[in-house]
Amino acid sequence: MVTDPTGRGDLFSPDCPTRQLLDRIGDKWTSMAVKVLAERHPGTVRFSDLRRAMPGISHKMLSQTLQKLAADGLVTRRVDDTLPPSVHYGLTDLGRSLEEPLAVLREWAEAHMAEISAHRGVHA
Amino acid sequence: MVTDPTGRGDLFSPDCPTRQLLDRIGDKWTSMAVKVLAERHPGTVRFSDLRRAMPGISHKMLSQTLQKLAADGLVTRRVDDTLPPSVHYGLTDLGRSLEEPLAVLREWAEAHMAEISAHRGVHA
DNA sequence: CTGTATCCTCCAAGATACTG
DNA sequence: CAGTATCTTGGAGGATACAG
Repeated sequence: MVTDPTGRGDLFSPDCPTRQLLDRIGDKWTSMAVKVLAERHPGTVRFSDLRRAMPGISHKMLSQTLQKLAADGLVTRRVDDTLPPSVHYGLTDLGRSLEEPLAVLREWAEAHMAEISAHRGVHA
Repeated sequence: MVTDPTGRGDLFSPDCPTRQLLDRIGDKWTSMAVKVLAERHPGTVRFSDLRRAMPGISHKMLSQTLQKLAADGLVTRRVDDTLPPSVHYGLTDLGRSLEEPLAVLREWAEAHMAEISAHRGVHA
């Protein structure tokens, strides 16, 4: 557990890097991309594969999402310099290590979805 | 692991309820509120306490966040009908069960923050 | 003190078109 | 096929004022 030297949990400062990181990995598309990549063999997934696997994502969003993931060292990017070019993505070790925490959250959501729906219904 | 009967992971449908739920709990303020409430005794936290504990959140956002959490059955809300009125919040059992998965994610972020910062720096 | 309603701003994200 | 650039917009979220 990290607590900063001032005595305040630094997670609660708006400009805390860890909080920003959390915002990013909590992102819908980010977590989804990590899951898709985790389910396939590293370096075998093409841009268009990802698009197909992520219904509703736009061309642009996927591009941006992958860029951020690559910039953070979570995914690898390999360009085959063919014509037309194809690009393959895969998780790094770091990226793979993120899949577990995300899975825990997904499982919680799946496990409690019904209960929550029911509760919403009651208080409609 | 839930996979729907059609053979498609239903998490990937844009209108999948579980995906919507994930979007909500991945929300910055939601996860922060759960953490704050988890760290205190149930039913002892006032609106203004939460505001102070969550730097940067606006009046409106806190109100909305708590409403959603209450609607989903994750937090309780008790109104002391005094003057001026005071309202106390606490996690339900369901809410408490969410803290663990969120903690796992926070810990991942804290553990790997340095590594990711370093990677970003390299590719500045 | 807690909460709601109104207005307003601004940016995330879609659509589209273009390049290598 | 993969990616970038431009333009546009819906809606999330802040500020403010007011009510109970």
